[in-house]
Amino acid sequence: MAELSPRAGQIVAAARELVEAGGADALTMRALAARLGIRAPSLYKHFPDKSAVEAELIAIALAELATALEGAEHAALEGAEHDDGGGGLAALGRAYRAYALGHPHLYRLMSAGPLPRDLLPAGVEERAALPLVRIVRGQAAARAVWGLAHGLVMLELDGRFPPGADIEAAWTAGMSAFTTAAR
Amino acid sequence: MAELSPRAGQIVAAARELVEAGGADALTMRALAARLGIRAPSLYKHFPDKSAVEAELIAIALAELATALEGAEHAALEGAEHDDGGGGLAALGRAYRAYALGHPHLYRLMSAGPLPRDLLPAGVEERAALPLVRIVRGQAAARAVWGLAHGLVMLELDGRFPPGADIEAAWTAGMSAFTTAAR
DNA sequence: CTGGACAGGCTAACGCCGTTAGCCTAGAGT
DNA sequence: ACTCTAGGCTAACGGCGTTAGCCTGTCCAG
Repeated sequence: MAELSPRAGQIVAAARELVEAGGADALTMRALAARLGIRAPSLYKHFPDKSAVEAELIAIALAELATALEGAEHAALEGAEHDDGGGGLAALGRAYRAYALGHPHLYRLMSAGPLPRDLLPAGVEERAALPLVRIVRGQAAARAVWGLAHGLVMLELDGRFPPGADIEAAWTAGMSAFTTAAR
Repeated sequence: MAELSPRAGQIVAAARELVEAGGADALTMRALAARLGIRAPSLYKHFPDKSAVEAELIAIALAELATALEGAEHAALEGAEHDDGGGGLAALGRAYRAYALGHPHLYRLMSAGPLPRDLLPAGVEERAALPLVRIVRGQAAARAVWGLAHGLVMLELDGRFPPGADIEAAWTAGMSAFTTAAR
């Protein structure tokens, strides 16, 4: 979105720290300002409102997730000789889950409610989706896998699985259902 | 959950109306009180705090979802002769999606963040999960299907699929991946 | 060298939120 | 007749996002 000024970049960085440390609720205009040594109203010299700051965070997270998925896709193609049987799909799944678990609050922010598409740089959403589309045969199946990954991550982040649940096994079962089904 | 008093029941009913009409954000202690013709502080004579009211809504939604899934399971067993090929699983998926789309705000409330398990009647969570466990072979696969359903619903509710996307097809692809994989 | 524009701070305040303290009143039970 | 209690009430607190309006420093044009 239109290149941030240096100061705006600092604000977004501070916002990210707040979110990663304490979740979306910890991102408060007053807290954000305090972290930068200023007062809340001054933030409005740099962003029209709080949602604009959040949108920047979402754009960053989306881009990082896209990069992670592209990396997994690439690695799977390189080392295809010792493929684990999951096609690149298992690797993609692992990368997706790893990013979400590595940045749980950011992932939640990114996935909470409708995307503010008008505040996002064009293409970043597609970029995150592309590796999946490339590796799964058929649009419908790709969307199902997307839903599967998103759902498993959300259930895990929300602690909805029983305490000792083997979540890894659920991922394996899910991903392999799609790879075997596609052959 | 200790049986609600009649007045508490009215409060929960009003809360449900607010949520179903305007989403979780519309559920405000002041708005809730206003709908009942009283003032916000009076609500605290009936519930310790807002989250207790929300927990009641979550319990209701969970029980309704469980009932819907049980109904689909039952219907699938009855009319097994004209099975559509999805095993009962496709029917379960349709019931899950139908409930979520029929009560989007309630579904979101139910799925937003960790479950307040200590405020929920015992067993209601398990009850919602059971039909799925009964129909899917293997715990890991059942959890994957759960994730798939939850993920697809959330993506749809959040408008994350492209405008004309054939979401029905994604469900079919997803559910059939698990039924064919299980055989 | 002076003057104006402007970037980027500030305080005060508004209306919302959840929540608490403390009061009052109507009716039920002894 | 007295007390207890259920269930209202008002006033208020601190926190939220946000707005209006002010002030100060820096930089550039005349």
